[in-house]
Amino acid sequence: MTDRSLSDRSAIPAETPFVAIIDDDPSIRDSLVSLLRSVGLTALPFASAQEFLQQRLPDAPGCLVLDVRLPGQSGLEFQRELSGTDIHLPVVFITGHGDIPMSVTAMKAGAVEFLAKPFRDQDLIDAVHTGIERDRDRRRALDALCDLRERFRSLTPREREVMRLVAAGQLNKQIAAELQLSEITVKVHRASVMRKMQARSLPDLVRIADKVTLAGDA
Amino acid sequence: MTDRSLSDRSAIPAETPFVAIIDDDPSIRDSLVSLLRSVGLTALPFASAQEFLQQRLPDAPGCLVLDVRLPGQSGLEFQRELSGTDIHLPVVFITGHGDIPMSVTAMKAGAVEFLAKPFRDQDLIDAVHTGIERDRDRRRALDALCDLRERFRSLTPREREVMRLVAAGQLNKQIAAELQLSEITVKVHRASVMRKMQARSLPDLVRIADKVTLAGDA
DNA sequence: GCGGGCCCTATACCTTGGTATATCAGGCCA
DNA sequence: TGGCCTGATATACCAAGGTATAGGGCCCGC
Repeated sequence: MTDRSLSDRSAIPAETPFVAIIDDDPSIRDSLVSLLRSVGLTALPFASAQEFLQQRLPDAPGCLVLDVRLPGQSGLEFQRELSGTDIHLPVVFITGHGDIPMSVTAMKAGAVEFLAKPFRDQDLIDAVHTGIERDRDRRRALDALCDLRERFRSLTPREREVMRLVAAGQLNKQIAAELQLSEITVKVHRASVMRKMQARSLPDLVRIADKVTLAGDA
Repeated sequence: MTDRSLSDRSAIPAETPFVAIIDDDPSIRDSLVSLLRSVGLTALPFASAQEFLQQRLPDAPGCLVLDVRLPGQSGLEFQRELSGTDIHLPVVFITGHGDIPMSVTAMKAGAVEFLAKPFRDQDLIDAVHTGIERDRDRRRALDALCDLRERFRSLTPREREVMRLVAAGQLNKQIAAELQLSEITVKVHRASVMRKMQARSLPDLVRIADKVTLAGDA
């Protein structure tokens, strides 16, 4: 437990996971909050989707507990709407008046769980933990990708072009021909690419290039 | 339409998709079969999971329509059991007595759809087409991977070792040291690897190596 | 026993890649 | 206008990769 210095980035904000709860019934909100707090989780209650969207979320792994029936808009619609934003919290649905098509729609859209009331407390807790774990993995992958993308952004346009062609397996002389450059210039750019991308070998660079360019969305 | 010679492999068996149906009710089986045949699909009816397992399935993209309630064993159990075999057909559930937890379990296990009776014919047809499309993609990916694996199998043990280290980014002289060889021997093996794996460049080989070794299961 | 595949090695030669140093031109901003 | 970054280029040298040819040892199956 003395490895605090290993990773300052993750050590400073402590990465305390949180659970956002959206339900218009105050008594249900309260009971969910106390249930989740009783197992040591940070619970953030909201009465509506709008209220949730106005709040700034912690920069930590989290999970969203969502009532299917919300004022104004259904929880399923809100789930779909969220996927168009940069909020990618795993969703656990709870509902008092659900049916099979609803649950199937929710699960198809990637929900972690769909619980019909009454449900066992432990089932919700398990689902929330699963969601948090899923978000933790997603954030880890995204972090690694962001590092790479930041390095990629630091490349000049020429360097990016050269990197693309190197990763495609072209020889320096072919790259020079394609970009109308001398071979020596290609070598210079290539060296810069290796340095800036922190690639220790060509296979290393190839894998980095594939990660950066294949994962265009996220 | 004159590209018949482009891909003999896929041209010969015609790749006609099929739909396997497991339901113990003969009248339901019959109506499902005629529904699916009416839209041009090959339907294969079975009265039980056992009967299905005894039948040799076509080497084509397919889909499985499964009643949740089966004699002996539930459809959900059978779905889980199938995932332990080499049968990876997408599953569309139908049921007369389903509930939300069942549908959630099915969807978590990767089901394409979960339809409660009565359902619209078109919903089933849509689900089956989705399943077939999913299976087609899976088979395509598997085909490509099998090609690579066959080539990899044709490598001698030494060549495999060299390939691993080359893909890891080691220099020939480092590989030689690690395997207690002379550098020239490494070059010979390396050339064999490139030839046998049909890699046209080092980046090409790196990607092949990653596909072959990362996809250990399937 | 003998061919053949696998493994290892060597010599020789050529191509490709990598690095260092230096120069020059254009654009941008204090 | 002078400094700085980017881009392009050159010379020179060295390291690494690739190919061709040739040969030896080992083991297995015919």
